[in-house]
Amino acid sequence: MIICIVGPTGVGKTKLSVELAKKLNAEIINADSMQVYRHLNIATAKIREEEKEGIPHHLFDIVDPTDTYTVYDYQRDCRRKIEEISSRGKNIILVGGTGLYLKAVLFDYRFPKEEKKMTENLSTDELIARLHRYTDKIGVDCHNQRRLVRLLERYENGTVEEKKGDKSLYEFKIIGLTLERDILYQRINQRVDQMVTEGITQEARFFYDKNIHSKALLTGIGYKELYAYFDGNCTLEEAIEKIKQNSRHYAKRQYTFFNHQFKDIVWLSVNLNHFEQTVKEALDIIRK
RNA sequence: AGGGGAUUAGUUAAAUGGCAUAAUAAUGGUCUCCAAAACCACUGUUGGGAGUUCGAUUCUCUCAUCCCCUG
Repeated sequence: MIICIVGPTGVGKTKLSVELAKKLNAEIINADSMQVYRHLNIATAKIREEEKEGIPHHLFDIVDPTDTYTVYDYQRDCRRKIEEISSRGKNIILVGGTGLYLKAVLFDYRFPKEEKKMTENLSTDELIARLHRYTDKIGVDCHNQRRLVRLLERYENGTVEEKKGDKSLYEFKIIGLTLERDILYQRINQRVDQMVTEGITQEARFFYDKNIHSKALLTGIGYKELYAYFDGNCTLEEAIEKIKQNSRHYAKRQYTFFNHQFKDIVWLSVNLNHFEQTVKEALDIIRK
């Protein structure tokens, strides 16, 4: 049995996952695109060793911040972990906020192996023109260069095939943790302030001083804003405000994705004052 | 208390006696390897009241609130 705990950033997924793992004889697999990186701890709100309470945690800290790790890698690694853990007869809890990662694992998503990047430098107009050689209907994202490039590559590599994302490969239960928007935003803001006192600035500075400008540092919320501050493009206060704002935007997009992409999701409102109640409700959902 | 200035979207600003404009925030959405990414869409505004006028956010009066100056 696979239990998935999803939800927006800052809602309390980590805490719930550990409580559930203790009661369900389960191990935890990370489903967060940033927590796979070593040393990115504060800004990613990664679980600390003492918080794990002896529960085995997988796919945390598996690559360096200078590496590039994508959904393709995650799909492979996570499926291996699922095999391994279930062969030991234990339950699995997948916890994280990266919907695409989760979906790519649970459903029959297929990513072509070869990656030709011949078309990366074309403008959107050129990309669209090239695409018209293959098809009349391109779809909606005519301004989204990244997706146009990918689509064109698939045509040129002959790997365009029908989407098979509807078929799920595992039996799973998906619980979405949620909070009222106002309260969630308040918590997100507070958590960013907390990160500041924990030393998020120093954490980012460490990589900045090493002149590391990898994907993880340039896209992770917390790092990219502080890099702008180090570059002298804004004040520290502005950077922190931006971290809060980007975190809120992120939470909003997560809701959209989970709501629309996971039809079977069961939303569970967190009881902040009596968290054990939330754990109990989650167990009820799982056992139903 | 007296004198002067201000009041336009959540915020910062623009404009006009004739459909009130931006930026930004907020909100909704798309999703098959950069996904904490990339992209798309969209709501909302002239402080209250009265007057002049065919028509007032604009001109006049008044009230309210804020700022500045003077004892």
